[in-house]
Order: sequence, then C-alpha cells, then structure tokens
Amino acid sequence: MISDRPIDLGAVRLVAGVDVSVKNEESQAAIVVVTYPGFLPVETVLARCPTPFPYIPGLLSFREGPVLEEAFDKLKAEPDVFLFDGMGIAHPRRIGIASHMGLWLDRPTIGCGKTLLCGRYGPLPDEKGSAAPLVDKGETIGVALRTRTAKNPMFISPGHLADIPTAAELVLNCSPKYRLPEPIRLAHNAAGQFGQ
DNA sequence: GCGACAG
DNA sequence: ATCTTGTCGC
Repeated sequence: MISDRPIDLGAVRLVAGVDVSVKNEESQAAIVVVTYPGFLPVETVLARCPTPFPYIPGLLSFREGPVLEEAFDKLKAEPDVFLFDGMGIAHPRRIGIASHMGLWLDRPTIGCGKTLLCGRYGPLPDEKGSAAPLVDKGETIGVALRTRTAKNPMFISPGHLADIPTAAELVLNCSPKYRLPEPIRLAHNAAGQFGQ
C-alpha cells in the first residue's frame, strides 16, 4: 500500500459503500453515501457501461474500475472513507480494487471481501467482533472479521490511507445488524436493481 | 505440473 | 457476479 496509517474514527462523518452488478454485458455501479453513525443515506449515484473485461481473479479492477470511475465523477459528497466489495491489500500483488480506487480517489478506502482471495487465518471464535490476522507469505495483510455471530467472516484489508486495526473497527461499527456492512448493503441493493 | 482463485 | 423455489431456523 502507499500509506499505512490509522483512520481518525472520531472524525468520520460520512461513509460511502461501493458496489457493481453485472447484467447482460452491462455493468452498473452504485455508490451510497451514509451518515456515520446512523447510516442514513445522503447521496446515491449510479453509472453504467458495457462490461469491459472478463472476470479474472486478481484483475477485478480492470472489470469494475472503469464504471466506478464514472460513478465517482458524479459524486458530490465528500465521504471520509469508502468501503468496497473486494480486497484492499489482501491481494497477491497487494493492490486489490480498494487500493487501486483509493489511489484514484486519493481518499481513505477499505476492502471488504466476502470470500478469500489469498492468505490464511487461524481459529476464529463464533462471536461477532472476533478477528484473526490474515497472513500471506509471512505478511499480515488484513483480518478475518466476524461481523455477525456464527456467520462466515468478512475479510477486511486497508485499501489506501488506512491501517488494519482501524479499518476493522470501522467496518465492525458499520455492521449493526447484518454480515455485510450497511453502506455496502445499500450500494448492493442500489446496483442490483437495473432501471432499464 | 498442481491447486487456488475478490466479483 | 449470475442462474433460481422452497425451505429451515432464529
């Protein structure tokens, strides 16, 4: 990563959730900005374009990056941090989509993966809030984080301008009820409903 | 060569 | 990610 530093959690006021859905050769991106805490939506933007690249593990930015950039251009709000559905530095080359887009945005970003791309982690208690370091080739690249008791963990890693502990704490704080962090859930819903 | 593999 | 009904469990 380019920068590894704590997020000032006490100063966070707005959090953005980012997601992309693919339908019939078309990709639609959604960004939902919510208050923190509270998770009340203050802005939602959508963008679509022909899906430009196939899905290849490790190269997600080539597939989802272009339509996301279109969406970023439409955004008026200035979120303190962006949450992505995908990896940050928990990537074979340490530059997952959250890291890549963070450089583009020059803002703090966090990768929130639902399944593992690389790395391993040890025993993880069932209780919400439990975390285990995610290690790859001797490097700690993130954490497996239980955002809901007895559910599969999320895999959290810094994207840009963030460190592992504060990234994990923010994501946990953004997951009051469901496994998926609230901003990402909202973005997922917004992106999933194409308005043809 | 074999296995693994975000969304 | 997407294709898809009902169903088990809190």
